[in-house]
Amino acid sequence: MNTRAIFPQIDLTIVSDDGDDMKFCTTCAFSQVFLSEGVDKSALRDFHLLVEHEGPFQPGDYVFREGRPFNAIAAVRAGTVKTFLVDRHGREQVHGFHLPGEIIGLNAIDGDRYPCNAVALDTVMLCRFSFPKMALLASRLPKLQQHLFRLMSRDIGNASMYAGDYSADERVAAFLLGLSRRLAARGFSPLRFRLTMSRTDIANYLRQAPETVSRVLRRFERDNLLSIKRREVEILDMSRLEAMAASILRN
Amino acid sequence: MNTRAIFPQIDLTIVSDDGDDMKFCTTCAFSQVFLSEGVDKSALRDFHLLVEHEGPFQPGDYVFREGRPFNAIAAVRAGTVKTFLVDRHGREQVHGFHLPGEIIGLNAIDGDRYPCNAVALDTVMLCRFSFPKMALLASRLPKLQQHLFRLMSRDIGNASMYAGDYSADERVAAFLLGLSRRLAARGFSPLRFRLTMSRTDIANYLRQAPETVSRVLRRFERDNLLSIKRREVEILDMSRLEAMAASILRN
DNA sequence: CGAACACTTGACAGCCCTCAACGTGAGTGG
DNA sequence: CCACTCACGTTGAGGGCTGTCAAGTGTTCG
Repeated sequence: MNTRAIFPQIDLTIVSDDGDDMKFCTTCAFSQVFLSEGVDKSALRDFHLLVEHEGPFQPGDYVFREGRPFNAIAAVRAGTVKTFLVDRHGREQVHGFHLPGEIIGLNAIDGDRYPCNAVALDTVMLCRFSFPKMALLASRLPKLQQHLFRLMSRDIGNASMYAGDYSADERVAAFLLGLSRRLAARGFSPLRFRLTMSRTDIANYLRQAPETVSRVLRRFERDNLLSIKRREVEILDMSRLEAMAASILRN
Repeated sequence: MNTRAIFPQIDLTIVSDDGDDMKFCTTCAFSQVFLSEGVDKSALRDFHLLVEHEGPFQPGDYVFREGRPFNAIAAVRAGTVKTFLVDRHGREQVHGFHLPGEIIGLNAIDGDRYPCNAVALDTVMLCRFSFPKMALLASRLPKLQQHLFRLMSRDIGNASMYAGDYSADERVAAFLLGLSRRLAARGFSPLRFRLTMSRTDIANYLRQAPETVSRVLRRFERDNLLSIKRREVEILDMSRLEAMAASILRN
């Protein structure tokens, strides 16, 4: 039923129809750079030359591994990518879940190596961008450079989002609401969606025990905030959820 | 005695001595860009045109405020800057402490407004860089562009450093060791230094109660890890401190 | 010298983690 | 079709880390 949420927007939209095959994934994180005025067609051609479609990755497949040399960032085209570290006690520290249209690998530029692992949670399609080539093109295209700066700036903010000492309830509420909003921004229902990650993944992301996540979700359900069966979520009371998440999401 | 740590490197080093006054602060975060080969002198002149020295700020002075329009990033030239948010309960959420040579404001590029406050903890001197001008120059100077990418990439990593569910001991150890290393990188003693922030600031940074920070520090002292009188720190057993902080600093 | 502030120390409680057991759904092979 | 397996999720009991509250000490500065 809701498996459509797992395979979003593989469709391509024709941006330029003058005979060549310049296309963008509908959610491409860079499309807006080229849709604006003042960007010539040759730049768009150069951009497509540095894109490398990759996938499908199956659940559990590594997109990149901690310590491997960095050479490319990637845009998620379909599916969900989990980035994480494993501490010496063998426990996962999940950095984030990355949906279609989002960029992974920006934290690897400094250090020239990937500082974390990235695995597919479901069937994942990617667009890889050689970063040296991307930077070169950005020198010629101020809009692209600005866009990269913005993407990285946004990641700084996202990375510290859950840094505060929030309660378990606030964390879970913010996680669900954040997911809801990101899905909505990509054209999916903000009220009904399927979690692509396990309770344990969520717990490792929110720095909690899996049991705590489970308990909070069940309590949310008892309080008629939402309905959740296995990984199918339906949000029933958006405004109360927003109130709980307000401290973390800041609006 | 150790007040020298509060007024580091206001000295200027002459980079170009051909008659003009092109100078760098010794710890300038951008000096290395221009010290490398292949960068012409006109670029250096352009760079100096977009620098605006600012300060001194007195303790408690705001460098910028949450919500204000973003137009410039800044390099700390002297002193310590604290960046933070205030939640609706009125409690501070400290994002970081920024020492000489470090850049603040990179998280404001996306959104065009400063997402947090920045105040001086002691006497602070800054170099402000108009970001639009900086980006323009970066288009001409690949080295500068790459440097900005690296600085922002590093901030992504730093922002998630304390995100894990670490113990109070690990957090305090990592905080002290991180400070020690950053001071050492700027030519100060890694073994003896003065904290420029209060226990409460440290606590709000590490997401703990001030009482917890105080207790941990006293226990560290009893265990002969360090000696601390008010804000004067002396590290006595670096290797044990490193062992405690290893999970967070990842070496 | 007194007030304000920062820091310390102690007692207590609460949130959440740990440990353990059980339930549930999906896939497999007989 | 059903029993089995296995991973995942749920639920309960108990304890520990650390936050909260409170009081005391020390330092700075007017």
